[in-house]
Amino acid sequence: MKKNRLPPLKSLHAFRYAAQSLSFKTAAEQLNVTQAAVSQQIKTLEQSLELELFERHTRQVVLTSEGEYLFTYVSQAFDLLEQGVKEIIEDPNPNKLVISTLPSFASRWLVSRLGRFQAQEQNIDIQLSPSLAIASFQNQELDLSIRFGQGQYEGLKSELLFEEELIPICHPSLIDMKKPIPPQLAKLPIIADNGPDMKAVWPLFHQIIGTEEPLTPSRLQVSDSTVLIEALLSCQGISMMRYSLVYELIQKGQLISPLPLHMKSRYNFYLVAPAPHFKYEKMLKFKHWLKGEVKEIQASWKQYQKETKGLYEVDFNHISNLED
Amino acid sequence: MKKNRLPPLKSLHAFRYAAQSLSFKTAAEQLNVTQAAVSQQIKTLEQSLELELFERHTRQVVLTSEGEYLFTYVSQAFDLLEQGVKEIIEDPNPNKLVISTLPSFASRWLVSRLGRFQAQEQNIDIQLSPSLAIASFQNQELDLSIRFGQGQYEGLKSELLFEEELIPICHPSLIDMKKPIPPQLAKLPIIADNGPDMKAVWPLFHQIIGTEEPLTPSRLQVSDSTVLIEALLSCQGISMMRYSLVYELIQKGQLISPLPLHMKSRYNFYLVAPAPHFKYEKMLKFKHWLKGEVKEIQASWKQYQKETKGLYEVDFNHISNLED
DNA sequence: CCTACAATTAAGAAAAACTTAACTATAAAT
DNA sequence: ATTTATAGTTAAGTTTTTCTTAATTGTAGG
Repeated sequence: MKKNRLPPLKSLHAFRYAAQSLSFKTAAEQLNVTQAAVSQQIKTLEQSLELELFERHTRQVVLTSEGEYLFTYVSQAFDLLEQGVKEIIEDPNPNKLVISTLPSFASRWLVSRLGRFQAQEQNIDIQLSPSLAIASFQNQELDLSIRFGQGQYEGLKSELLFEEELIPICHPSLIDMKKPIPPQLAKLPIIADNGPDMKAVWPLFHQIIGTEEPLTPSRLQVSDSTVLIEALLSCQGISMMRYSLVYELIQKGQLISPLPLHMKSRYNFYLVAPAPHFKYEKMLKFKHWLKGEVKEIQASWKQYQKETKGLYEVDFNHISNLED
Repeated sequence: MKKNRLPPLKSLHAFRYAAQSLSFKTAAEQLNVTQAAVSQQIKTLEQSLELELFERHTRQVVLTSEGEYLFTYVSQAFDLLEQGVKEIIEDPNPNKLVISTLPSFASRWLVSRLGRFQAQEQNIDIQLSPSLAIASFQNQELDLSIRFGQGQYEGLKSELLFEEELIPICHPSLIDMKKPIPPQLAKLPIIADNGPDMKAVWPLFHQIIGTEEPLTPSRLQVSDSTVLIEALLSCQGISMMRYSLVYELIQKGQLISPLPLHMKSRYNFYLVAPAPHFKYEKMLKFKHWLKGEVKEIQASWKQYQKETKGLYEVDFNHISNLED
């Protein structure tokens, strides 16, 4: 055997079980091979190492001192391999689902629905970690991230949850529906959402309502849609909003969309996790449930399209060229 | 892949190098196989685990998070295997040689020569453990046993060092060379060596010097040749001795062999150790040196044969039948 | 002495591992 | 912009390893 080379790995693996049980027969059973195979693998190993690992007796084998010594290493090594493989293919916490997502999505949509999931799945606990930052899977606790983005995350798998639409939103008391809308909107402060999906929106918005784009940013800027919604509800101004966050408030009459326009957002909600996580039972259940819940948003959007006269889509495409 | 089963070990080993170098090409070089082999082994592994361990780019590969995680385990595991194998086939103490041998051989022959070995090999320390008992290699410290025996030791390898001859020995002052020798010897007490090689000697010896074998053992018996030699030097009687132990004393005139006879001993000196030890560099050096030193005994014996008129060999063969 | 048990061996079959040659994608050089 | 270089992929065939089967061996236990 060459120096710094390992002997045949299959032989070492056979040795593991033979040394553990001190029986080639038992080892063969554990390995699902014949006794002869184990006998030959041990022989191969001994020849490879040029030393004897077992003393042979008629009906049993006894480890030599070298055999005993080697077994301590071999045992640990194969345990490590099994552990490593186990950790990447099995769910370490089958009864706990750790989810990271945007605070806005958590508070305005997800939290109020989780009760239904938990009623359905009694043995799965949910841990919700709202975070603006992109959470890392490296700490090994996080199972799933529901992210608002473009669906490409290095080393992770992502599945589209639903597509987002942007519509103008303000408080109903700020608008007199009997008068022309654009002039009224032109007088309202714009509350700018700092989200990545909004960056391209404001120049277009000014163009649409006939105002001159201000040289300075909006006086009120928020980095979280939750805050933005509270600002709108308290009549602070107008903004472009993701439909998923406001459709219920529109249905309740708490907010309105003063203009019949919408934009398809280039950012959408995705389920994001290491690929193996998608195979966990809890993930399969949650995903299935969540897709069902999301149907409500999609149905509501379809209804909104139907009921909104003169609704038209504003295209982003030429705007994106200006950005680059 | 079945639960609690390891993926193909060869694939894991290929993964080890690919993950380490982030190059299938480099891994292939390290494994002495083709790049295609590595590519296929990684693919096999990924299929086995049902997940991706590498993202493929045109001219390189990048580990996925699963791949990175698995690598920590795989790396440790194979390091352990290599370490275990290394420890049982490599010399743990390359600069120290631990030798067990008979006290007589140690004190009368070996000790006085070790200075020459140590002058020649500055970086090898010798630890000499004289012992009548057969030393065990199980404590992992003992490198070599120079044993007096028949060369068969279970689980150990033995190499003949030299063949031993037995001759009658006494102090020169006890014999008048001008008178017939056997009657003088018949009057001397026999100092019996309890060594295994001597057991068959005494009946034959009595026969040769014309005395009746005593019904009781010799009044003086020793279990160590060193003591026996001291007894002979102090004129206590006569004995059969191994030539290797006395040839220098004969040359100095301190002892004589009163009868021109010799017997080939059935016991000889062997180098005995686990087979892997014989490959250690220090062992190779020591063995080579020792064989050179032993040539002196062999040369002296040849000289003794030449100079001893009427020297004849006494055959053991019919005696061995009586013993069984 | 016979039976039961487990390890060994030889020969052949099956599976795994590897090689070769062609292909693919794209980075780098011209 | 085109060509060359590089490294990973794939399919098919070859080689090696691993395994099975059947016979053998040694000996413990009845």
